[in-house]
Amino acid sequence: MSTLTRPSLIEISPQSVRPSALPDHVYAVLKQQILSCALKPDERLIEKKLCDELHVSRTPLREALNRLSHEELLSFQPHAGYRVASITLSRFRNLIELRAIVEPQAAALAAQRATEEDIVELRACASLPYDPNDERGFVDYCRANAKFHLRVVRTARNTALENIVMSALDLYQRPTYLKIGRQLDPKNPSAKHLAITEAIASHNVELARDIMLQHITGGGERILAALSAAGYS
Amino acid sequence: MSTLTRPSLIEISPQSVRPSALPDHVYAVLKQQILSCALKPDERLIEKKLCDELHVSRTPLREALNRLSHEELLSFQPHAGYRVASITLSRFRNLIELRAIVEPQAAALAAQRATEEDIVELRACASLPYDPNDERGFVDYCRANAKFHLRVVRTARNTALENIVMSALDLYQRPTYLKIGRQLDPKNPSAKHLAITEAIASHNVELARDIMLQHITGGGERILAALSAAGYS
DNA sequence: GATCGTATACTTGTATACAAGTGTAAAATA
DNA sequence: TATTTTACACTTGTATACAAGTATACGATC
Repeated sequence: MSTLTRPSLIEISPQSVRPSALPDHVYAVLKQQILSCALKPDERLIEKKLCDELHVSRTPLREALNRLSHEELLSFQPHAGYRVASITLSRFRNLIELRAIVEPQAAALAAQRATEEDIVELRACASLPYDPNDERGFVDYCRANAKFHLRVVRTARNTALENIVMSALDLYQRPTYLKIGRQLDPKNPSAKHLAITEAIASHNVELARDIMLQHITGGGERILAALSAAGYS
Repeated sequence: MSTLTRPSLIEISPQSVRPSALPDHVYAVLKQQILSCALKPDERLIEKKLCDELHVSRTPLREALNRLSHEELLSFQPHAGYRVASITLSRFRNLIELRAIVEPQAAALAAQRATEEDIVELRACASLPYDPNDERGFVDYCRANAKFHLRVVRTARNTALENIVMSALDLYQRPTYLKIGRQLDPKNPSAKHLAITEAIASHNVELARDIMLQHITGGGERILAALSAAGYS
């Protein structure tokens, strides 16, 4: 095959990906397309077609597909191939429940373990660019939001926890791109993040946990309501 | 290749595995060998060798390796291949922390959602076969233990949660096979399980959560102490 | 004797050919 | 016309050949 130049992708999730190789490239491109709904939920993926589009053979492609299905971004049936994971209310309910369990505790640990550097970086990504009228703006807002949540769990210093939250946040992105659930926190959307940051900065464990829980369940209810209104079951 | 008859493996974790195919078979065999330390921590895996042993070609083998590394049972470096994941104190600390976050909350949800059938099945697997002198017995004991924990989280009716606990429990198995950390709860080892079961049966949310937390941190400290004593860092 | 460079064997990375299974559309029958 | 059957195109599953990269051992040099 031709030695493909790799378009420098905007980092999808700040996962320390292993030195680039074809499967990584394919993985990154497909993940991006799935999360942004360029590949639509339930869409069937034909290996040959993807190979042609991405200029790789089936071997690295299949490795990427395999990984994506493990992260539940794709569903798989033997001899019937891969489909883009469907969006269902119950899966989102599960996801929100998971986040509501993990992230408040991660915030609590973060409040115990935050260094000066953590606090500086948290403050830097706590306030979000907010322009509800701008299409592009909302997507950016959501990415920045995910970045903050990731930075919090990173402060908890537990990679197992980090991976779980990372994966959950990824799965959370798709409704945004379908223009579903774009209602923000009625108050200033950065307020909660700033409050969480300051709770962590002052090592107030209980407070960090409480605000995070409130933040996630609040946002979760808005998404569930929006999905429900959009006809998802 | 020859149409290999698949030795009916003892179910490793009651994951609803997709209809059998070569990669699934290879995955199951390797996972079993890793968890039981038949493949030792840090051991390098040579694809060709595994192919010969398992009578499959590299394609399905590599798919299995890929999955296993995604579950952190293997580590991977490009062009340098796969190694069995090493056992380190810090990884176990992370794992215990994770379990201490997720499982108590799962127990709480279980207490809210348990049906009659759940309670019957929980009672059935709460009391464990216990014979500390028997080599084989201890391994069985640990499997039965994992099965109970899995049954609890299954009662929480959240597959995302279930997958996380399943994966964590798998990673927990190896010290046992290395004869590390075989100290049991000083009291009757089934006592905690029975207490958790009855808390769930009586839908006592707080109690279920509290006992589970106590149970996990207790067991966790014993494992960490044992690993530390065995020289792991 | 120690260290560096190089050649070679070995391992992994990728592409592709072929086998096996699935779904669909056309044709035959009720 | 509706339904079943059958054949064919298509897709995925597996094996394997070849390319590219890595590590080790051997020899040359200091």
